[in-house]
Amino acid sequence: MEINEQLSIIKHGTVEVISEDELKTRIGKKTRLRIKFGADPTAPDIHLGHTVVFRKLKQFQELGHEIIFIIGNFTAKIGDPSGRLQTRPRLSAEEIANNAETYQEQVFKILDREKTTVVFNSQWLEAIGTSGLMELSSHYTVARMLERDDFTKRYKEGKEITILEFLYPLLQGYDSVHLQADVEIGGTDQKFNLLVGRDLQRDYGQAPQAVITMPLLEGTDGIKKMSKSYRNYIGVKEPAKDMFGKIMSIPDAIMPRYFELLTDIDIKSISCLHPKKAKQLLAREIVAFYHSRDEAIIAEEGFERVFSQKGLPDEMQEICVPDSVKLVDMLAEKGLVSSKSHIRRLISQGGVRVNNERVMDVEFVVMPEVNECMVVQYGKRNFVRLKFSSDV
RNA sequence: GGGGAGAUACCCUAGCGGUCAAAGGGAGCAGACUGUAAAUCUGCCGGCUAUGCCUUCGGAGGUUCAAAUCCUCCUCUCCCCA
Repeated sequence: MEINEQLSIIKHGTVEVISEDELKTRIGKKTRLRIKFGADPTAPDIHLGHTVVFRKLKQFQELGHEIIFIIGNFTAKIGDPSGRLQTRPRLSAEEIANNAETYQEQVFKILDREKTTVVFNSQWLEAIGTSGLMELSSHYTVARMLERDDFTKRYKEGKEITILEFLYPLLQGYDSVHLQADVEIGGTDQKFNLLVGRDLQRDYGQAPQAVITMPLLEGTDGIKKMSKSYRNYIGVKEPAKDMFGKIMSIPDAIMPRYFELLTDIDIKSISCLHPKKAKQLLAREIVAFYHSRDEAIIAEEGFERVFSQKGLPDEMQEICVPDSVKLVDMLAEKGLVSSKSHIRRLISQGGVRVNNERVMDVEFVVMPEVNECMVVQYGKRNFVRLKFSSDV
């Protein structure tokens, strides 16, 4: 493929390419670049926000480049301070190992497993030793470290910063040195870490890697970046139904972002659609990618039924209950609600229905009706079907 | 090493002896309205065998009829000066 053509594919959707000229000459010299991407297996769930970067890696893969996917099992022990307002909790070896496993499983829903080199950075960081660490840390200064926005902020606000956290960018940068990366990709929050990699490579006598930053996708609230801790994320492992529902719940305003960063659909083609239709298309596309076309269609039908027509989902949990049990007790005992107080509140606010009839009595007792199953809806999207049996 | 400030519910923050399960904001939840939303309005937002009771304001003790509030020690964090 022609260099400029390749470059334009690479650039699409990125925030920054540092530096474009360097990247261009490199593509000209080498047909197979080493593209580095690292992820710490801290949280086992990959969400759509992460996939923005993975989709970019996929493009590189399709252009014939080598993807080196680093599982940061060593750096995870430190915790990346990027964008953090406080020190991250450190993880145990077992947690890291477990997370690394589920991580890969999810990543390869997007990337081609055959064409991806997976490495663990403990392989070389474990061996670096105290003297290696001293050598490495002599390449960077405290002042430069404190330039970082997140550190500056924390420092000003009087929050703690550990020396260990200073080590993080250095070790990540050292990964680039060790792997002789040509390109490193990350979210915009990774910019500092990525640039440290460049500096270190230069210090160690290598050509500095090109750095590509990708935008951070907003979460379902449409404002804050998608993140597990903000509880505004959509996980790639989530059931089709939930994934569909969550996508439908994003504000209209960020739909174009989702289309651009998460699908191959051209934004121009959706501008004439009714916002709801557009969002349904978006949800269908994404669910189809992570699950299947069929599941996407089922999820969409279910969504329409439950939310648009206020009907019942086609599948719901079934539980056995004894005759004449108080609704409140039953839901609490089955662990379906966090506390009895919570379900009492739900009832008094009109958020509970039995067979589609709103229940307003906190003391409501469910009793079997002849030839009839009972369906209890508590909250907007929780349904349960009751089966009566006297020997429960 | 010396001096100072602080730790409050999911998060941020007020309270500084009783009227404190603890004001305010955010998040979350429910209802209304809608095109699934968003926005807006209303209500909720520790738990329970529930007009009362129990557990909560960094930890452990103490003073008091009464402590998130006062005292002692401890743990942790930050700032200033070295």
